[in-house]
Amino acid sequence: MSEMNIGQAAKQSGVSAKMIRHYEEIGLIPNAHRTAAGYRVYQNKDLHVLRFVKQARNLGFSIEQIRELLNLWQNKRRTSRRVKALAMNHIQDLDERIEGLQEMRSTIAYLANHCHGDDRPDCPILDRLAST
Amino acid sequence: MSEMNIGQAAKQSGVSAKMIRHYEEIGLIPNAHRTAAGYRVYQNKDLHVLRFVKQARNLGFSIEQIRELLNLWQNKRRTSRRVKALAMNHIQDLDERIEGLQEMRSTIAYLANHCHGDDRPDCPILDRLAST
DNA sequence: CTAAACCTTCCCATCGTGGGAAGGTCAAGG
DNA sequence: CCTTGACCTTCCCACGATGGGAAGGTTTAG
Repeated sequence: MSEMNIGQAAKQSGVSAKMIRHYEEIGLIPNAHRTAAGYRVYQNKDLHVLRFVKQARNLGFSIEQIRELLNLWQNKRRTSRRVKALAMNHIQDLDERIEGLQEMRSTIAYLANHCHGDDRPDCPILDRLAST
Repeated sequence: MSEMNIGQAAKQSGVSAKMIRHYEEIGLIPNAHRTAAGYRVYQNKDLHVLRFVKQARNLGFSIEQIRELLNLWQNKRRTSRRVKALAMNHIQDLDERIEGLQEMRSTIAYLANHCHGDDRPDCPILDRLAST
């Protein structure tokens, strides 16, 4: 079962057929081989690449970061320094996003906590949004 | 200074002129009055609406949620119950997003922690992405 | 009267993903 | 041999929220 169509490759990799085509189009992954009829054909090593991309997406890396990660992965003379730097960069991004969301969360939680949540119309949440 | 153009309204509200037009187009805010020449004109009460939207965006509410919040705000017969429910819903969303990001963060941090980050090519981060 | 600083609408881009149409291909079964 | 259904192809459109920029009209200060 080493040769398969895009549907099988999608199932085996967890990347939708739609996205596989998209990744190919933007040059994230190499152009797939084609049958005489124009069908894309995938082999095991293509699956490895697709799974790599999938894993990286699951960890929140952007397409551009994955592009670099793929390059590093395929470059035998890479330094782990560069990989780690990229990862630390991503951690930094995540930390900022997490902090932003947590700030929102705590503000809203505070306001909701002071909201009766009953039939009365008075509401500190609306008051806050309307303030200033 | 009660009548102003969109540029002033943008400055006073913190919402860009671009976004004010956009909010108007999607019906989030009412159509602005126009001068004979077609310029949008804003008054103080329009600024209040814009600031309300801005505050809500700052707290991460989606446009559709803000649409509801604006309705509730302008409805004297609202119940604080509905406002609070909407807010709790948003907190739930935020919690899920935060948790997702934190999972990513901790996985990457763990991997990076075990990565030498030196001249050698071996790297648990790449290994993990390539696994399965 | 001119130049700068506004304003208008319209289209395009982002980022990652999905939906769906119109049409070609392939394999199984009558 | 032909049909049917399950694939595949490309192409265009959509989301959500925002920004960029072009082409053209208006207003205001000098």
